[in-house]
Amino acid sequence: MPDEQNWDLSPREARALQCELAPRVLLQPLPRSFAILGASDIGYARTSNQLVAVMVTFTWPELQPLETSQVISSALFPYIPGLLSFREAPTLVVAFRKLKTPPHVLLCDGQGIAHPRRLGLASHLGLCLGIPTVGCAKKRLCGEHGLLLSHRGASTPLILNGEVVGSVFRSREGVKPIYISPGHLADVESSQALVADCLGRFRIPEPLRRAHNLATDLRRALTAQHPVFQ
DNA sequence: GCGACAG
DNA sequence: ATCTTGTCGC
Repeated sequence: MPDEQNWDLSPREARALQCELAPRVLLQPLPRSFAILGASDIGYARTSNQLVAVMVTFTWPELQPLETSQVISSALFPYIPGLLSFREAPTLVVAFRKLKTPPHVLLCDGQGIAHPRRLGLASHLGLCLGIPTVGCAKKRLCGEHGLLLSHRGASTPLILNGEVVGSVFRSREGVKPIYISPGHLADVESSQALVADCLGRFRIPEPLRRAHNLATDLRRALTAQHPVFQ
């Protein structure tokens, strides 16, 4: 699989690469049983243009914390809708390799195949790492869906070009839904089931929430070193 | 040309 | 994502 690839691409080249890699994504049920779940997130320190990658692992299905890794890097690629992985994935891959015990499944903050070229961050990362990944985003990137009931656990298919690419999922009563889609070595049904089994008392599944909090803590520490003078 | 647009 | 104050509902 495409492991150490060249991340120094123009937006045009990045889109072309996505079209080449997307067919390599495998859609299949997640492992019926596995021991370690991972979750990842990125923080951004604007004043120093630095990315903070956080990777957290937990026992599965108990979700007891196991290990965390953090990596700081300079942001080399801008945020462009549809090209998020070219900004975040390089640093996340390094954070993954710093883990003593890699997870068997990884939850990612962003889309999987619910992407214009079917290669969102979770899918791209899954190919790079060679493990099952699931995308869990707070906003929709593309695709359409019908009415979503307001009770916790309600879901409706996310459809792109006539295909079901994910599910719009109500993780808490009366709050905005989250957008779940398979990354790599996963499918829509098992991806939603995994996220459903990670829910605590908040909208964001617990493992991702933990990764996000750690990333925010580290980002604030960096910002304190790079104050904005006026 | 106009609107949409993960983090 | 980050920045940023008060404010509104479960």
